[in-house]
Amino acid sequence: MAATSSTTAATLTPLLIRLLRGASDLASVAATHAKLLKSGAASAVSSSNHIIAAYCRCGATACARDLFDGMPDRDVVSWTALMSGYSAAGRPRAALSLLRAMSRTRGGVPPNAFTFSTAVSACARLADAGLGRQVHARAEVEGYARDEFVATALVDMYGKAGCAEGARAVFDDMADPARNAVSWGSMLSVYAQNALGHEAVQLFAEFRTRSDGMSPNHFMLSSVVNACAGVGRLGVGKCVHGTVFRFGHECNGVIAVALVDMYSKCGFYEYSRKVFDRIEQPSVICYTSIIVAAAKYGLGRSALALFSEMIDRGVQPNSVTVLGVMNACSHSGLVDTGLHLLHSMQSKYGIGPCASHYTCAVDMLGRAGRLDEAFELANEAQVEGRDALMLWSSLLSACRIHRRLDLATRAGQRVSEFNQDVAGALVVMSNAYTSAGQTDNAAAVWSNMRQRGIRKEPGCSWIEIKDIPYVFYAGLVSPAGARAGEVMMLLDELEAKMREKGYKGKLGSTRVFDAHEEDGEEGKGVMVGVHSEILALGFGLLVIPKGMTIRVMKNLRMCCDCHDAFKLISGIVESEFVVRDLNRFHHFKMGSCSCNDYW
DNA sequence: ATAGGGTTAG
Repeated sequence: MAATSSTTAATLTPLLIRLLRGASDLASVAATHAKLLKSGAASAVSSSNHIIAAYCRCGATACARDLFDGMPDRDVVSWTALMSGYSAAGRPRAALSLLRAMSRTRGGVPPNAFTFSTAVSACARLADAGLGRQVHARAEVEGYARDEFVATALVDMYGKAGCAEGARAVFDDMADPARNAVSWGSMLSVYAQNALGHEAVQLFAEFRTRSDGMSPNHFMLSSVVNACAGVGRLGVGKCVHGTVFRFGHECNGVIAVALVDMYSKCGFYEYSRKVFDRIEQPSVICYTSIIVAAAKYGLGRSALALFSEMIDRGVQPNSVTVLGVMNACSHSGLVDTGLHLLHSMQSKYGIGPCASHYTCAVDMLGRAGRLDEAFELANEAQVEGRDALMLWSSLLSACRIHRRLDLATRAGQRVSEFNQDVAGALVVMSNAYTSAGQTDNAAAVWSNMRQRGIRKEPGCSWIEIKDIPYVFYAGLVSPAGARAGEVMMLLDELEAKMREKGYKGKLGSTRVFDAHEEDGEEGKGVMVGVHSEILALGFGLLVIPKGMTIRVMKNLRMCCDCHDAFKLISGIVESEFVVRDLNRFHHFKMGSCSCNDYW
């Protein structure tokens, strides 16, 4: 009897294990688990490990845990498989407590490289560099920190936690044989994710010269293309597009999306369109990225046409797609179309509006000056937490633009209730007071910010000349070779000509500001030089041949004063300017802008 | 049996 049973188990086990590997649903894993128990083979540690892994693969971590808890003996695989299951199921903290538990258990199992890379990736999910550093230290002590998998996971973890230098330190510490395609790709994506495009481009160049014979794969290429999108460096982006082509990756869906996105963020919607038109079966994400591109360029009608084309082709939109279309409406003044979409998205496409859709709609009404409706919607919308903060901040900006101090105070009140570091909103509030002549109140906002130690991200603009980016900060004409004196002289001349056309502001360095977005340093009164985009434009006018379009990138939203100034200057010097700000593109030509002042 | 990288938004 015993002999029969063990023979059965021996012949049956490999078959059942194979069944487990292929199983993707809980029912079949549980059924196979039952058969293994019946055959008597389930008691072996390795069989149990297979079952744990299978349960985890279909998300049944509770079943995996029950089995794990009942095991008389566990090895490192049992622990690691369960850890990985928790992490994948979105419970990274539970995964990390297993790491602590495994060393405390009697006859404890020491972690191996698999365990550490799993633990590190759990920290990455939490985007917690503090926890990550602790695990890193333990891996270092146990001698696993330079394992290629552990080190690559560490690069990713530091990057996701926003610490690109930490990631780079690990990467630099890796021995050359350990540095493989994945680790290069991870490092590149860290730069892309942290908006360090210049560093990514530099690292990619290093890869091309150093790793002889290794071709870039689609992971690396999409990261580099993304990084180019982030800094708007068309020159490099085109170059990488060439590389994509040479290595035969132009058909990869993810890269195509990255290219569409890159060209649109560099201000070349036509190129985006060309890449998009070559995609045979565009996915939702492809459609979404081209719709978002059209939105950024204020091409609301094109966005709507693309949306209906996609619906006709049977491609199901998702929440982001609808948001993109609404954004396009918002940037083109198609307010009622956008509102209709908000109200019909649930019934037509089965997508319930979430916080971002409400924020977009409120913003859209606000831009159009329909502030009372905007307030009504903002009060009705079921939005909480950080999302609500964004919603009320955008409404506050709209109140400031339309010079409705009464409503601005109400929105400002809601914003301040969150009691968070909302530098942007506070500056807008202060500007609203200044515009209304209430300089005391404006100054009070500033001193309150100073007391609480709130600082705003400094505004900067940059311009690419012969593949070299020149970066400008407000009030500082500093980039090497930027010819500060000449720029200021040119701006003075321009200002004089603008005055003839009725301009009342000031461009020059003696300008006393109405507490602007970028002058975070000084207190009341606020004496600052010039906004960074004006400096970049001045420099561009000096060095770029007349008749060529000047392209300026900016890390914040353009303010209305600079927007007015750019319009006027485009008429005076008879040149075209393209400004990419945080949200969208502005194409200035003959005294007006493509955004028709919707932005 | 357990481990590492890329896509759409603001």
